Amino acid sequence: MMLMMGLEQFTFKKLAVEIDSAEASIYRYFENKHQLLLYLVSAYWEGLHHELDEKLKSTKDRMQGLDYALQLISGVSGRPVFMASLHPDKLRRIVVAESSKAYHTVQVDENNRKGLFLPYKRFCYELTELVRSVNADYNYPSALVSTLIETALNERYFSDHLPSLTELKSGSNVDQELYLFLRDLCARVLQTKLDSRRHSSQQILL
Amino acid sequence: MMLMMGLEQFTFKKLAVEIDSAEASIYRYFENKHQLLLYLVSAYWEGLHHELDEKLKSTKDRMQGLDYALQLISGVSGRPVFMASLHPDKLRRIVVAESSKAYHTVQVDENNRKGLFLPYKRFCYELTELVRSVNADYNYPSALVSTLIETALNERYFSDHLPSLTELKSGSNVDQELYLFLRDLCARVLQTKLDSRRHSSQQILL
DNA sequence: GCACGATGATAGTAATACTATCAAGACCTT
DNA sequence: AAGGTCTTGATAGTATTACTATCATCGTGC
Repeated sequence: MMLMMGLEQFTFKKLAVEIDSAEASIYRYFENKHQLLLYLVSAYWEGLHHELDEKLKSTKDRMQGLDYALQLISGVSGRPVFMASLHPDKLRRIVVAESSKAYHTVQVDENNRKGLFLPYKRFCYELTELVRSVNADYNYPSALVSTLIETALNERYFSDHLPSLTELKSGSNVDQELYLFLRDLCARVLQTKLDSRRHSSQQILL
Repeated sequence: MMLMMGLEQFTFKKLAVEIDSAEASIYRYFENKHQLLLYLVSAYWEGLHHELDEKLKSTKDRMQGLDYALQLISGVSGRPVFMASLHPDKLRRIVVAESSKAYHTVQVDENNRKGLFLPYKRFCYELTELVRSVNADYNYPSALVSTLIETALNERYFSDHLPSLTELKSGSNVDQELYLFLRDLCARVLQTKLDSRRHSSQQILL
């Protein structure tokens, strides 16, 4: 429902009608709509974090780890993502469309103090460590990571709604294109080839 | 008022009380709160666009033009920005905190068709042309530009509210640090030194 | 002195975001 | 099997929000 009608139009009342319950009952589970959004967004980042940890257990190569992280945030990682019994694909689309509203509020600082952004921050921190492993001399690992993550969401949204702002063409393989863009960006910034599969010419990066 | 209480808490009713008018009177000027936001955000991008055009008239060097554009979006450009008699500094803070809500709605496509995002898109397009001038071989000029612009807003917001996500330290010269980060990012991606003033060591980029 | 266009004031509505209260059922103990 | 408690649901109500409709006023040009 949230995906279809957007966060603004989505209400607990409508949800209650849909699931044949009462508005007040929903409030027992979630303080308000914003807390529900926070829960969904956190579930998403926890899910990605879990997937990344699994990968890092089986791979010691930090470069490959970072590459996999970019696949995760691009939505092209092979195996289905574990995330609290929620549909990964729909959850990702909600995050793409609404997650910025999770922290663009007057209560950011209060919510941050309460630890409500910890899953997101922990995932960022793990990526930052990977960036540091790949290039210890780069001065802005944290800023690069938050940029990559936010860019993954933004560019994906732009490709669907403001296509003139990006080269990524909305279609069946946007996510793949997004991944290639992020990998290219990351590789240029960190001045490394990000994965073993070498690309012979620039055309592949198109 | 919008800056102080945030877009959600800000209402036309409160504004009417503040300026000693009536709620319905405000509706004569702006269809609704969202249209007001759209107006403010557009005024901001129009203002930056105007400043950039002024600069490009006096400078033929596209590299310096791009550098100036980065100064503009970082908020470190010397002269005060012309923007429809609005206080540039407050306007920028509103844009940093709220602009993502301007297009993260169910009505994006409709608003986009109506041309409500044109000022933003035109500014992006002008930057994209600068990027192309500086490096014609780079495959993602549009995506890079939207990334730089959104990153300028995001990282600025993070430095104030989620500081662990960025190296930029909230303080008197955040904007300067932001500018250095964006210039470094842009230079690495486009594989060029962005301005004439060469920096002798990496410390300066910190 | 009058017409009119722009603005303001008053009042009202539907929907939203809650809150309070009470009732029903599950289950746990003795 | 009776009693108590804990969880969940249903009902009803409130303050606020986001508008809309209608009427009054005021300055301006002619």
